Amino acid sequence: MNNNKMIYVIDDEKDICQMVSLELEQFGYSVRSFTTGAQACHAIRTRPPALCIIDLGLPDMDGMELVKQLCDKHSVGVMILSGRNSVPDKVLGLELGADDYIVKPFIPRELVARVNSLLRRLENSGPDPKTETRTAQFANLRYDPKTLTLITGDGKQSELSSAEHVLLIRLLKAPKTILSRDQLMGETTGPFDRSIDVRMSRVRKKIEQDPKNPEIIKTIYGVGYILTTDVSWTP
Amino acid sequence: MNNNKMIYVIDDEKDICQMVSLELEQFGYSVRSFTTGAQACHAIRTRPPALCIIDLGLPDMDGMELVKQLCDKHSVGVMILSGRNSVPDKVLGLELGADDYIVKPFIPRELVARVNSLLRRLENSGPDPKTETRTAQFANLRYDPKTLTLITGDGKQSELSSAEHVLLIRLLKAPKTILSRDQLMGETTGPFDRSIDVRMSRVRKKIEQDPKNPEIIKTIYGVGYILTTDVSWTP
DNA sequence: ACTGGCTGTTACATTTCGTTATATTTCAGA
DNA sequence: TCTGAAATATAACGAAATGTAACAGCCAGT
Repeated sequence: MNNNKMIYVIDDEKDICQMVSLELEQFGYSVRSFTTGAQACHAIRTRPPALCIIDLGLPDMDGMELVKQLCDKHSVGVMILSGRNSVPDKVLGLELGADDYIVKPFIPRELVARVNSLLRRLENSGPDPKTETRTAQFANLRYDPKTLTLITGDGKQSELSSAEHVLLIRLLKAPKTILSRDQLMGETTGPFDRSIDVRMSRVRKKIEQDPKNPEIIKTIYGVGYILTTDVSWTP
Repeated sequence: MNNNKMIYVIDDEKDICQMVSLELEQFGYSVRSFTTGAQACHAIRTRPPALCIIDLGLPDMDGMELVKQLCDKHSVGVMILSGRNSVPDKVLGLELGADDYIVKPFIPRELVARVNSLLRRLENSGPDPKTETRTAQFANLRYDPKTLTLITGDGKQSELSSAEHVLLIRLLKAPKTILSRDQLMGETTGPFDRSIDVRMSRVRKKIEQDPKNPEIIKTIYGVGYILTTDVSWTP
């Protein structure tokens, strides 16, 4: 069982969070728990998960409101976990956009089965939320991820290969932050690998004015790389 | 509420069929009922619905077997309606591919809410059969699946073959999402095949302005292909 | 049988990308 | 400051992935 999908559990009762996490992790999922809506919101924006399991009775915000927000962005799956077994509540939650509504107390194994079912359905559905479609502007360059096209300040165009694209996107998503080689590689390829250096060299050759003295992407000796400029995204 | 989607209800108890049908029809769905698995199978092959609601206790065949068959061609949604409230049954049904499992007795209004929720998810999903009838607009092109006709921005027309059609439709149904060769192939043909590349080449020749430098369909090396544009569907 | 269109296969050209080898840079310690 | 080991840069190479023209089989309609 090598799912590896990210699931967020949002419930103010720590017991529930723990129980759900343990069960899901046994089936190969990566789980993070949150006990307040605010924390969850922030995390969802930063690293959107494949699925959110939400308790309606949160201390700091209306659970329904959170559900609605999530469902409007249409890509992340939403399961409601509630102590209230009333039909109007269920109907409201589901019509608001939730994909399932489970009443407490529930059987952990059934929850897992429903999670599996939903993720299976989500898999071949909707645009991939990870694919960035806005254009990035940085250091008198413009990069359009839709077409993998880079436009320099003086109008020259060049195309990035898909591996170069992934690397550049990771940097653009975390400007002015040191990223280790592992972080830049993601889940691909083995532990000892110098290929990242070569990739970086190829990216630099396309984005730097003088690739021998890189300004935009600096090397942090012994640690990783950093994108030194600000980035603004235009739709 | 003008859904107009086709739903099949398969249950040997006529009362249940009638109740479910009435309720769903009030919400604008087209419903057909079947009291035996054989009838349903035939109808599903002839006119595949958007969703099947299946009672497990059918007189002439094992309900689970029917569920499994349906789910294998995973374009049609499957809801199980069962009198058995046991966790193993639920888990089995859901793992087999069902999208929901509802225990009798149930509240009709909740059933409708769950149907709405599921169909919403299914809407932009699934390797469609040939059933798409709306016209797709993307990248100053218009494609009419009914006639397999492509119209370019400057008025030129061309026709796609049916294999090209399937490929293009799969891409249009999942814009901005990387699709693997397997996903694009669907259930057809053998494991290692280069035919998809050739098909893609032929599609590109028709939709791209400069097929040597494709803009609309990009290749993701080692992974698959991606449609880079937005798509809007007009009836 | 003949024809024309569709489709998969094959063969070869091209691109991508990781590996290797070598040059260069960094930095701790003398 | 100097020195050497470790880290990084990148050119060059080759294996694998992809693009596509050309060919061959199949099928429906004549």
